[in-house]
Amino acid sequence: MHPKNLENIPKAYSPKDAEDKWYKYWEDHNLYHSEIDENKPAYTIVIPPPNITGILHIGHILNNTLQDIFIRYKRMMGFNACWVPGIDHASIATEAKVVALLKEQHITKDKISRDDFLKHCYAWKDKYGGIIFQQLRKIGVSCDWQRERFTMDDHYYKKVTEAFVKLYKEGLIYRGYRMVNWDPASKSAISDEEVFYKEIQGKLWYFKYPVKNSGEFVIVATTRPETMLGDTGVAVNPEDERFKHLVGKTITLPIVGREIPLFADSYVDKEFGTGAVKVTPAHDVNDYDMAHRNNLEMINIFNEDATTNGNVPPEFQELDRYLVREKVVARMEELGLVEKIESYTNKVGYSQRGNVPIEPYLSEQWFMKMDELCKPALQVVQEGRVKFHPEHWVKTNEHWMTNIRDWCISRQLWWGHRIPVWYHNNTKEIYCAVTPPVDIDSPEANWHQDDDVLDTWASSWLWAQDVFTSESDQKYYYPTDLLVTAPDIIFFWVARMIIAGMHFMGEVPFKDVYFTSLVRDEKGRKMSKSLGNSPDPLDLIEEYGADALRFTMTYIAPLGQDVMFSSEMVEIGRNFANKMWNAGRFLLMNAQNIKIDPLLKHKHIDFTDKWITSRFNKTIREVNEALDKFEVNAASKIIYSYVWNDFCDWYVELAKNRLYNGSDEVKSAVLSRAISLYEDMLKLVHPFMPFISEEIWQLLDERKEGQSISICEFPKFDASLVDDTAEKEIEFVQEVVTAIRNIRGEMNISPAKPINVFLKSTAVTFAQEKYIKSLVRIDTLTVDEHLDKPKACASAVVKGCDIFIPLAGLIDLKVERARIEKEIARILGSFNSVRKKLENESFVSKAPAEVIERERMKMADWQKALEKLQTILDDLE
RNA sequence: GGGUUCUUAGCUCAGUUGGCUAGAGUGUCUGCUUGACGUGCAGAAGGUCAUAGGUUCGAAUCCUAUAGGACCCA
Repeated sequence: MHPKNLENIPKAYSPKDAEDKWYKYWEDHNLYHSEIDENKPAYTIVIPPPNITGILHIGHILNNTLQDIFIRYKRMMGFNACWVPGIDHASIATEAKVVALLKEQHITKDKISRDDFLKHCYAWKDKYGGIIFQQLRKIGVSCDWQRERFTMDDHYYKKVTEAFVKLYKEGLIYRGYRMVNWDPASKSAISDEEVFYKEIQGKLWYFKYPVKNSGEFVIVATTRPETMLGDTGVAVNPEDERFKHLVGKTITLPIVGREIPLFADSYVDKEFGTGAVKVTPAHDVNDYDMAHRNNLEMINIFNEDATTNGNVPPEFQELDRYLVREKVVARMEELGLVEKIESYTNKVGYSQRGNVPIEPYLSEQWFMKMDELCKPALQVVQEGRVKFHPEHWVKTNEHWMTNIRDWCISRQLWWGHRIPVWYHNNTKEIYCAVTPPVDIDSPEANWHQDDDVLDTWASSWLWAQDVFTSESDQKYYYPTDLLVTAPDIIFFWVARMIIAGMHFMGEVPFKDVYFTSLVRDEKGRKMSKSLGNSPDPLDLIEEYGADALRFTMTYIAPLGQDVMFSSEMVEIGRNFANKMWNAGRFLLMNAQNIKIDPLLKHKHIDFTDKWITSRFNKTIREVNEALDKFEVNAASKIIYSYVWNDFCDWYVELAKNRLYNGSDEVKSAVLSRAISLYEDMLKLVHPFMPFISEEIWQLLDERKEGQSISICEFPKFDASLVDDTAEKEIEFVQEVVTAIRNIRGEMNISPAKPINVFLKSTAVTFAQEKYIKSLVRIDTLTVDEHLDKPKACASAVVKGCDIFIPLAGLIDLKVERARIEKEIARILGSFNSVRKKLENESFVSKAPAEVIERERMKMADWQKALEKLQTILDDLE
């Protein structure tokens, strides 16, 4: 090993140069490209494809860091790791952006051809689609960029079409005139999942509807007065005594003059409003169902943009729905038919994309039958063939899968996978196939294709299976191993990918799903663009470094819980990176003067070496266990603690003794071993902090071009290196050292002032003495089992060993007495609680023997310590 | 309204099947130009584990209720 010759290693780690340099190096050497290798097991992750309209936010950092950790870890573990990146065409979102862009140029969709519009979309994709991947490179993702996919690639497009055709032929896709969620902004249907509900401070209007030939009125309450223009009935609950005499009568709809029935339906809630509800079958889901049960007419009163159409009286036509609302209310007031108006909070469905209230709307759409498709998909999750982490999402999935309605998959848009259905112009015959009907008896001119495209999720549900473009790839890499995603797309994507996997492949799409934490700001609010509370990850990388950001995210984000994030938290990662950097700096600086000799690595071993090796091996085991359980957060804490506490705080400090005082050979052995341990530690850290680990690893030795820590073997746990004896020996040293430091601190003795220390003990080894001396500034250290307590000294008791520090002239008896009393009180508290336990007969008779034994040992130890401390205290009087 | 989940130190969080004196980081206080690191080192203070019951020899951990928060679905 020949550490590089370094003139000046900077005191602080500077991420900027290292990050760009090593990312380029990894890409140039194509280190993360995967090809089929039958001698190696595959470990596969498909990236949740970002939208081509997407920009990098803090959630992406967490999500992609987690994926990168697993893919790097498995790669180092010897798997053929393959992380497939890609991007989603995001039909509705992209189309909205392109429409807006064209609007600036005063172009509307109806002025240009479908092909021209698609050209604009592709131009958008070329311009913006790659940005997010450039940004992701900044955090070090080890994706296989040669496998980058797009949901509109020819191969993928064909697969989406094939899936549609197959389902159509199986009778699982049908066309129907149904009530759908209509987005008036994009003028398209959307699925149930694309609707979100907002609480709106609105009003409840009470209208008087006259009952024909009776002089009576029925009062109906509504939150949407404008829809009364489409009313075709009034409903009451059949049990409602107040209206029994009116059921079957006719109502003359005010303004419109239409005669509509008053009927009974058990759907109506007697308690809501007046107990009578107006029924608008074409514009309300519940009314639609009631209309079916009661054979009501359905009158559609809206155009596609939610302006009124010709089915309403002329003066109300072609107006926006909210303007109509005002006009209807005004007219009703003129007619004296408004009973009262109350303020009312209700939940209004909004389009996730357009962010406008959706309109329940009758239209001809394509639907997918979900019942049968869900069954196997639900089963594999219930059985654990797909495991969710955290597990509780299984229930959420179950609830959705068992309450699902048919999926509206057609969208009245141009950007996306066009529905592979052709209609014959004359016969109206339907032709569904992957290719147009040119080669059947009718010439092409007689057919026209369905204008609509598919819901984006009806393409991305094939992601896990069809990013692999050859059969052999698909066979080798599918099913994939892990999916990492935010829980908000569990229905949109995760559940549907499982459905698709089971239906088309007969196999689960992935074995494990990791649902990431939701990142919130320091006030607990969701990070969002509109609140402006989401820091730009690129700024954070610029300020703190990518590794710092990555590490901080995993350090603070536990599995299954939201995480509070603020920019200052990235200091955790930055400081940690700097700590590692400086430990490396220390070793490299010593290597300028001390010869590194790998042959000496196993010579001159003492208990400190055995201890750190033991600790390191246990750390490997703990990290393996944590990652196997997807507890990334725990793994990062284990690593943090090993690096900082064990390696830096104690091991490096212990090593200094021999590094400064040993013979040349001892120095050489100690440093060679330390650097080797440090290198192994870097490998442990690499999946979490790829850049800094690579940077230092490359400095530790002359590396060949193309070598990288990222393709080294991950350290392996070796049970034979676990050494409990050495750990106990170090523990004793640590406790003695801490006790002495404590006395120094509490007695306000300058660390520079040398002191003398007496240890009354039988079992302190010479080596332990040596290290104790070097870790606290001690002039003389006297160890003797028959020691008399010196006069005027500070004392402590550790593991049955008395520590005396004579402090003639320095000691304040009052302070010392307070110290000892505090210590007695602390131990006495514990002692008493254990004593009570042991005096309790039912504890002694019912608790397991080893628990009782442990308690007895504890009590004996504390009793001894208490006696000693009491003697010390008495001496002080 | 239904479901899921959470409440532990000033703050952010650990605490695996109930059993060592409930831990860490950060903040606070004290001291430190100790030959890697002040993005640091050493030491200290700080918790009736949301509340009330229950199960148990034993509860932060299991059960029930209450209060408060978050998310999802309707």
